[in-house]
Amino acid sequence: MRTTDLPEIRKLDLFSSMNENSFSNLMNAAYLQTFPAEMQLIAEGDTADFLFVVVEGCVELHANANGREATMAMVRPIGTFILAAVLKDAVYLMSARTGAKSRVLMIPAQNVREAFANDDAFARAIVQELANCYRGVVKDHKDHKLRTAVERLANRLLKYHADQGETGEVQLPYDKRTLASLLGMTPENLSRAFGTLKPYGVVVDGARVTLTDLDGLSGLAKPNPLIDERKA
Amino acid sequence: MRTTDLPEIRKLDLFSSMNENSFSNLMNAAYLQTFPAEMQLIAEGDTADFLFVVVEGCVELHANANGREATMAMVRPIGTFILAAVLKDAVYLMSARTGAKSRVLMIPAQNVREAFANDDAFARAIVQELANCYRGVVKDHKDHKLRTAVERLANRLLKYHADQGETGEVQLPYDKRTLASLLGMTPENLSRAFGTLKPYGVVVDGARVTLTDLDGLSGLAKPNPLIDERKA
DNA sequence: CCTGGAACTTGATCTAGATCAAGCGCTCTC
DNA sequence: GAGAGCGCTTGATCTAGATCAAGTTCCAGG
Repeated sequence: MRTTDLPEIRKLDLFSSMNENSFSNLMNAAYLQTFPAEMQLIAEGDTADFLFVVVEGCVELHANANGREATMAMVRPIGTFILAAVLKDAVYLMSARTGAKSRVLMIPAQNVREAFANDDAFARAIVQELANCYRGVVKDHKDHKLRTAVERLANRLLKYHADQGETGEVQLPYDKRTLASLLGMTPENLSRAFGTLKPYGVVVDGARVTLTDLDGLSGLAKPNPLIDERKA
Repeated sequence: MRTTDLPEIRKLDLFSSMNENSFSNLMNAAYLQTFPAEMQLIAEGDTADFLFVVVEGCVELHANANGREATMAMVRPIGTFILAAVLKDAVYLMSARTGAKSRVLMIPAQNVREAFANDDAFARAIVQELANCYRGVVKDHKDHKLRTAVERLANRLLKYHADQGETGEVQLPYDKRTLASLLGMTPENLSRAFGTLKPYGVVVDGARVTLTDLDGLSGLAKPNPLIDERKA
């Protein structure tokens, strides 16, 4: 455990309110590991042995069935994943692989459950974290059930734009293959969707996208805080 | 509050471990109401004033955007809904309406949050409930991203079959319009999907469906515990 | 009984998106 | 600097599912 990371992790909502003793117990049991890109961390169906915290890099959560694969979510620093499986002592529902070289904190599930049982503040922080995760997936699900592929892309661009400081320019955070899967379409279709958005001022140059007509794009996207707002 | 309902509610995982005092405080503040079918209980975007428990009947959770509507889930006795919004003191992400005449327990959000703050056992029970809800939505989301409409229907039939005691006969719990929306398709398409399943031994007669070739149907459906198993 | 309407089915057509198949333009290696 | 290979685009076709438009069945109310 690199001591410079500790304060960062301690500051997470999930850990900030727990008592010092529980926290240091957790951290003493934990491993901080660096993984290369495209490294499989867990597979769906495995029993939940660790809670993961992405400290640096990024991790892709994906799922497989019937020979198909879908990206379910991307986790960026500093974020946790598969908390629910750890608490229920159940199997993972999603697989995880690094999307880039990443530093990941691995906390043994047993220790997490002990801290949950002994530290009331931690138990309450977990509720808030789980409630956020739950609402996040509900929003994703609404996004897919209520919008077309082009609408999903338009809203995603607007979200990245807001995240990156409203400069009129957006840097796509993942390669287009991954972005396509995350948005629930094929790479070919993502290309075509970008084409469809051209009349709305969307100019693509590799991973850099320029938005020249935000009003027009918003008119098409019809962003909805009950789907797009991460904190709501 | 009808006293005969109290033991039933107390037995729910969510309430069974909380201390007697917190529980009676909650119940004293709560209203048990009977609503007719098709009654709108809450609308997405409203602030979360109550936690709901369906005691009898059934409640449909749905969402709207861009002029489209989708059924997100059905809640049957005894189940709760919109716990996450109540705990976060946030707005509802989904609307709710009764699917039939229903008795519903409404617990003021403020009281739920107080009990959460004061009763450690309740806080921990909430974690388990939220983790279950979270994993439920993840499974729904996987169902939609990884399966075709016919596969979703086939798996749904197998699930109802298992729930109803493996008798070779299944009673559809909702009308076909609602079932179609829940499965993410139009009513017309649900009819056609039933037609597609005829060669797999699926015989439809109104709301009663007979399954004469379970192996064949399973071969097509490829049920997956990481999507279909409710408790996993 | 008749009648109106809702729930569902069936058929015809349309469309979003997938799939298949080249092709282009990088970067990386040699 | 040539070639291999990957990421991406573009075009042609195909398919799942939506939409539109009649029917049919069945039940409720007069």
